[in-house]
Amino acid sequence: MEIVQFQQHLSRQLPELTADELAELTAAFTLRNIKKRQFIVQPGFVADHRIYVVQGAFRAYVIDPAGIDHTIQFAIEDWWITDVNSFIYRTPAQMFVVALEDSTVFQLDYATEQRLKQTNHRFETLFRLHAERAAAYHQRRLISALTRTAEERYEEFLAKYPTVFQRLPQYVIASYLGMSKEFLSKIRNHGGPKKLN
Amino acid sequence: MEIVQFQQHLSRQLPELTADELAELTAAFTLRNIKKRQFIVQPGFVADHRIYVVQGAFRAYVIDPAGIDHTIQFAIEDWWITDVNSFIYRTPAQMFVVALEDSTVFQLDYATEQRLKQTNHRFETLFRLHAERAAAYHQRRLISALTRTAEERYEEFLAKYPTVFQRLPQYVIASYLGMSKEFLSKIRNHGGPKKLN
DNA sequence: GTGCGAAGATGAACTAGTTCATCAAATGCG
DNA sequence: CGCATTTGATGAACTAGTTCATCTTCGCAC
Repeated sequence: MEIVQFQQHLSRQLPELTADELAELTAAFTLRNIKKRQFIVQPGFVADHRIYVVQGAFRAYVIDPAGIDHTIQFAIEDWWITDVNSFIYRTPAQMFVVALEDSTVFQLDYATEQRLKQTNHRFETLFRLHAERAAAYHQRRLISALTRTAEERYEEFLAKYPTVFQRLPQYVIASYLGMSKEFLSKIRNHGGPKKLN
Repeated sequence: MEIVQFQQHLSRQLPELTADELAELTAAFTLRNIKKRQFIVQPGFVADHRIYVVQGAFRAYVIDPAGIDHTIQFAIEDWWITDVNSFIYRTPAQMFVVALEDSTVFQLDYATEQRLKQTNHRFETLFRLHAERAAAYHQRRLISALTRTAEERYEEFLAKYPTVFQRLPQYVIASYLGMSKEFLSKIRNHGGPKKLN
């Protein structure tokens, strides 16, 4: 069942968690089904939940003044997603987070998370680890955006997430990689000798 | 003295800290003077310290295959700096972190930080907050890099860090903003009616 | 002081990536 | 099924930003 997958995931994050703690932790989350194209975060509203994806796919994106959307993060099974800025500072979100497929998630609301962290040192540790990894992830992404050409970012993506590529529409990947969808299409077809479909 | 400033900073981060805790925490750090141009992190070596800047300025940067450097982060008084990826995953750093001025810092080594976090729930909370804010910072920076033009990023920087601009050489700011130093120079002189010196 | 390296300004030529427009194929859905 | 919407390919014209090269200015070392 979903809860087993989720507890295994949490156990991998922090092996010290006891069975009781895993049970308490997961009980604090709500299992929820989300339909394709449904939004779980929208600009103007505070992102009140942290989401763990059991099954499905999401993307978080912003729309710039010119109306172009930019994917900040995506998430498939076993990943987490929310608008961090909005969630931690309790300010209105700048992002959209939308389901790309019919999905199943565990969600945790802000107040419950605070309670968990206060009552158990190890829960605090779990969220600290989570935040550190998120910081490292965003920093790696920033480095990639600043130091690599469009084609290099595409190759890097293919190497890192080979399965994700088939699964998401190309315009989502283009907007994640910081290039126009037309250019991604050109890279894929002409670009270099490599032409994995 | 430096330690007062540092304790005030920590108190602002987490007001619940008692005087005893502040004392214990700051005692775990080492006060250190660092000369201009000295490196505190270098590629190939694990970043073993987290640095709080008491006085001075630093920048963290990577060098791409073409030899161009890209500033990932800078830090002046009351900011923190290290190579997060290297520090938390204990892998060789990809970055340089260098002093831009003669500086004074408090540094905390990895093992001591682990001990602090284990022994006191509130210290764990402090580092959790720190990591969350770092994640949010890097995410905002990524959004800016993806959604704004060079000129907009420059204006944003001016608005956000007006004092920093005078203090750092222009090529550092250009590499932080993700543009060539020549282009930053052109923006500053021709760009728009605004021409703050 | 003067000589020299580092920082900034400026222009001309160039290019990586965008925009716009059209066409083709795939997918969903009533 | 069959139509409509979404997704992807491709080419031509364009532009934001780069690269390279030259010149000036400024700080500071001896």
